[in-house]
Amino acid sequence: MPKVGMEPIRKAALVRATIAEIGNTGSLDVTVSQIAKRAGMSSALAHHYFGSKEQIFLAAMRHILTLYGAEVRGALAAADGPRGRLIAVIRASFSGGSFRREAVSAWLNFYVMSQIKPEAMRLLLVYQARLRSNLIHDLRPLVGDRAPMLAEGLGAMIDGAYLREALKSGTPDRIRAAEMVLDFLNTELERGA
Amino acid sequence: MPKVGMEPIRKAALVRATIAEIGNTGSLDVTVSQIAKRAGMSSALAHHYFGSKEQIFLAAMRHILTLYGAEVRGALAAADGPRGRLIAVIRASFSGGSFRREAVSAWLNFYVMSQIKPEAMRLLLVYQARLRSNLIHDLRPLVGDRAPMLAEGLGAMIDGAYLREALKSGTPDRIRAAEMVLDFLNTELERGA
DNA sequence: ACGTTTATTGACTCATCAATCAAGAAAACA
DNA sequence: TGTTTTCTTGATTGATGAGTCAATAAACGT
Repeated sequence: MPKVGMEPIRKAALVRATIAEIGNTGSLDVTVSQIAKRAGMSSALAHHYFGSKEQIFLAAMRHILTLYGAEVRGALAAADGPRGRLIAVIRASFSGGSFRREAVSAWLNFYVMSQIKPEAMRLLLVYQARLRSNLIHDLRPLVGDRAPMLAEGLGAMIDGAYLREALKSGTPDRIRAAEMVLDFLNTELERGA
Repeated sequence: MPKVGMEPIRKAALVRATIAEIGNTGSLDVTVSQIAKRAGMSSALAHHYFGSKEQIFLAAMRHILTLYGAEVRGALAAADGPRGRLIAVIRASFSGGSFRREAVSAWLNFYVMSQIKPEAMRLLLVYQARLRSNLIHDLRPLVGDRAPMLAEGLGAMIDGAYLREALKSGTPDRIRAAEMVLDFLNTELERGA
């Protein structure tokens, strides 16, 4: 019973299923059939809409990065002053949308993918550049020349927190993860002031 | 012209080739044939000595962790006082042996592997526990109750630095990476004192 | 009513690879 | 010398999975 205008619906379902399946399996060794099955369709249809497995993966990665970007933008809009904005960016990095188990695991695998697929690398570099830019922008008025180095360290700590969550079983503790990073930030700011 | 006593030599060659090949490819999608070829033997021989691809991977992972452990032990032996020991542990984490491009890339892939293979997870948890234990032991006399939280943060930053190096092309800058983490440590210690 | 576009799948192709096996050749041993 | 053990590989098997294709069917336009 074919309906019309299925394309965006199917694509969205496949993207969701891909993230779930990667998070579940814990690796990129996921077959198109598995993804399609979870999304409720045949593997042939998945190929019909995306053309290749790689395109499906890239769409999933874009989706995760888009979610994250929206989260950060929203948090920044509601924040006040450099310090408030820094806190917002860090909190947003550990917000519910991007810090769910499956998303964290998928994220880790996208790092691996970026070592192989240039397009994935590109996407990841965009994310890193945006994070660094955000951090430096608001660190500069507070710590001056130390801003770039601090941004690097905070960025690394955020990524590392993700990495470590990917290993733990059970629900990620996003409050604790955020507090850990904020704690370091506070110490640095006290010193700078 | 078969010689005798080849087993340890072959195994070592395979382990080295595995790390090189994973680092080179940037993923675990490496065939036994590729590894064997780089190690200068047939794939059948690799299976003969290791039994399965998974065992080859695990041996490679053990090797990397052993290298790292030795590096840390050595650095600790030459260090003095809590502060000196902390610096030693951090520096060792970025020492030449474990921070070469191929090793970093392989390391990242072992994280992925640990999501699938329990034995790999076990190995990684041993590494994490040892790092945490080392850090907390020497942080305690300097910062008291904040030690566990700080250790967590430093550990995350170290892992994050690895993660980020895996992406960059070119030789990893181990001095800079170590300085970044040491910088955070210093700030925290100044505050604690 | 009828051709066209969109949706959908089962069946198939083709390549890849882990793992096995039989067999050869050199050393060790009796 | 002959037998056993160690080392080694080419060839083969068996499974798996990405991507293709032909065919079906519903909606849409005319």
